[in-house]
Amino acid sequence: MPRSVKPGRPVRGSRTGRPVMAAFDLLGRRWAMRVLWELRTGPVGFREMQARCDGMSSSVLRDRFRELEAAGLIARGEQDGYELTGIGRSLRGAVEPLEAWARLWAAEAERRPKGRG
Amino acid sequence: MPRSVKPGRPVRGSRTGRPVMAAFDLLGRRWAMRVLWELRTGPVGFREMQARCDGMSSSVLRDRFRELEAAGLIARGEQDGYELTGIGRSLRGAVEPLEAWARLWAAEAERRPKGRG
DNA sequence: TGATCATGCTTCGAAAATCGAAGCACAAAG
DNA sequence: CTTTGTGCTTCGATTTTCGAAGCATGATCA
Repeated sequence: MPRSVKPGRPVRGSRTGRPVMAAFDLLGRRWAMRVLWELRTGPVGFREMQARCDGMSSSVLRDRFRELEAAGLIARGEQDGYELTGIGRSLRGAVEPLEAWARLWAAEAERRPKGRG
Repeated sequence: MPRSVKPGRPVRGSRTGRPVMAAFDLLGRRWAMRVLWELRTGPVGFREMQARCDGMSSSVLRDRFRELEAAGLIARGEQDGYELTGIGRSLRGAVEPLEAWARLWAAEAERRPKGRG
């Protein structure tokens, strides 16, 4: 498993510990944003998350769960699965503009289809 | 090199082609967000980008440049290096909330320092 | 001319991350 | 006892990333 990521200490790709660099490191790992995104509506269990993410590897899902938990973004739910923490939920608001942007990007790609294939 | 990513067609981890999934795929690759972030203030050349990203691998930088170019987010500058396209610049606005969130996360991690490695 | 320097790559073997099928321990239900 | 479902864990195979080295080109200097 890759080492844990927290703001304020060196991360992959930056020795400054600048918060946004830590975010880039943590969120720039395969499935990380996707997992958080799937938790936006409530707790999701291990196997269900795997299914939602098109059958992602269980070993990677375990790594992501642990990393995101160590980072304080998710926690084991009261009853079942994992859920977003307070700071994790606040990330939702930060990712929403990304969704809006993605739709814009899609529209732009429609208009400018060179290299489709 | 991984295959190119565009909204509206299947990507790693999703067959729906939903725009945000394509964004997760493209931006969830190592250095992708960082490279875009480094371009926020203007064009950056190959070797300078490598230096800014703490000496990232040249082969990966080449892949990221090509992928982001194929996705329409960056383009070769008039004079030098690569620069953000219109849609690429609009991504800046979508990433700014992420930066703000990262600062919040950092503050939260200060307050809740358990597991500080 | 030709030597030096910087840039934008390209190559390729090694290391790390990810995949994916299989299996394990446990609990609840039948 | 068997079955079903869950949350993992293991481990060999594949993919991605790393990183040092090299190459081609153009500008500058001698």
